[in-house]
Amino acid sequence: MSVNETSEDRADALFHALSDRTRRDILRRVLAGEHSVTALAASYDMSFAAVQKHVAVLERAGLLTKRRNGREQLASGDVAAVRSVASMLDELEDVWRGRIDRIDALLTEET
Amino acid sequence: MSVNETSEDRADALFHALSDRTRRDILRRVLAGEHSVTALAASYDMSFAAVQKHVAVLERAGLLTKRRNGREQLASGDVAAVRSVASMLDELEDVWRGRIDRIDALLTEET
DNA sequence: ACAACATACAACCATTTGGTTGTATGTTGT
DNA sequence: ACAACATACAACCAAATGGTTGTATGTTGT
Repeated sequence: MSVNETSEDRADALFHALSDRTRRDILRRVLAGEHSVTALAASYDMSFAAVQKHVAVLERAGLLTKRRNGREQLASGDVAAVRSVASMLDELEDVWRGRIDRIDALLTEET
Repeated sequence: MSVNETSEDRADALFHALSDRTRRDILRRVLAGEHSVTALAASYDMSFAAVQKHVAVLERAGLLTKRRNGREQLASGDVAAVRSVASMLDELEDVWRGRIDRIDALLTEET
């Protein structure tokens, strides 16, 4: 092994969640303020269920959280998760700069 | 429309390229220094063709470039592309801060 | 109580993805 | 010249993705 396994799982989930433009758009909305799933769904030309699944993907990745308010689920974006993605990119930039002490710790050593 | 269409295509490609751990690992290697496709392939427990496809995905996303050297293709990571992803995340953080002037310009106005 | 609303989730489908093997093409060193 | 090497790419396959419709469950206001 090398690169902490669960952290790679997190990275997979985060980048995958961000790889869809509808999900990025939803994320922008919920970072700007709370929105119910229904309110979000109203913004897109697709079924409620499709939007709800996108919200679920973002939630599983930790990019948004939901809280119940009566019969609504209010979703808010988690800026800390966004920052954690940014720091993964910073790490990549550090690799480029040659600034990583133990670069082999970041690279998969198959053998 | 809203959010520049081609820039969304770029974002799709970049985040998708980053959403696979093998590709992130390849990107780390080529950010640290040039590597031939064969050298990269030697590091993973999968076929040469599989690794070559991962390299192609990274290349299409603009995260790496190749230059020919004799019979080898040497791949190097493009740190500017990594930074462009970082700035997309910064923009998300700006949305969260409420710092975006015309927030509606960033959000899809379907109607 | 109950109709309308908000959400969740299952089942299904077409397309994409990540892998495979096989084949073709270009480059090099002897 | 030619064998070995480096790469590219097509064809194929199973699994995952992004969408659909339909159904079930909880919540609210009258």
